[in-house]
Amino acid sequence: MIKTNIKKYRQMKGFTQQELANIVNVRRETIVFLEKGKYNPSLKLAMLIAEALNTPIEELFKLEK
Amino acid sequence: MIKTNIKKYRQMKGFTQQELANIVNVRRETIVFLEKGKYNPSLKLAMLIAEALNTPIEELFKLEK
DNA sequence: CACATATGTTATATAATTCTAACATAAAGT
DNA sequence: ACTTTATGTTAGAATTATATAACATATGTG
Repeated sequence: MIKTNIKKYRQMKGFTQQELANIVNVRRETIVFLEKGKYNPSLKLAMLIAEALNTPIEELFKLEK
Repeated sequence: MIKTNIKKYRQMKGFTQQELANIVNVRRETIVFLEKGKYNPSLKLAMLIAEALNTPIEELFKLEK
């Protein structure tokens, strides 16, 4: 399982889900599902989001055993 | 596209592809394909590999525009 | 040479992510 | 009350990662 705090950092940047989705070229629903932890993103998408939110990947996503 | 140097760090740790595959619970072929850049791993797998190789994700994988 | 080990390749199947579209809800403003 | 905006949800299709198995090659070692 992967725990994320995309939502927190997205809101700190003042982005809506749609805006973030546009920046990283995915659908808004994808952002919703990610924020809800409903699936693990591809590394590429995770990196794009981390870049968009100016946040290190390790801070955005945490691996739970 | 994602550029990786899993192979370099795997060899520095003295792991075979099979050993690394066992540690992160994937097939050896998956490691082969990752090392060859044939697909982008899931974030979870990327994190497991980074942990197994004691290497930060950002050092193991680089996003090319 | 024969054998073992590590690596690479290919084809097909399964599982998960992501897309797409549609609808629902809640909050905020007019 | 109406409209807009942001967020959440659901279902099915499309795409991609990963599994599985089989075979190929290279290298080293007896």
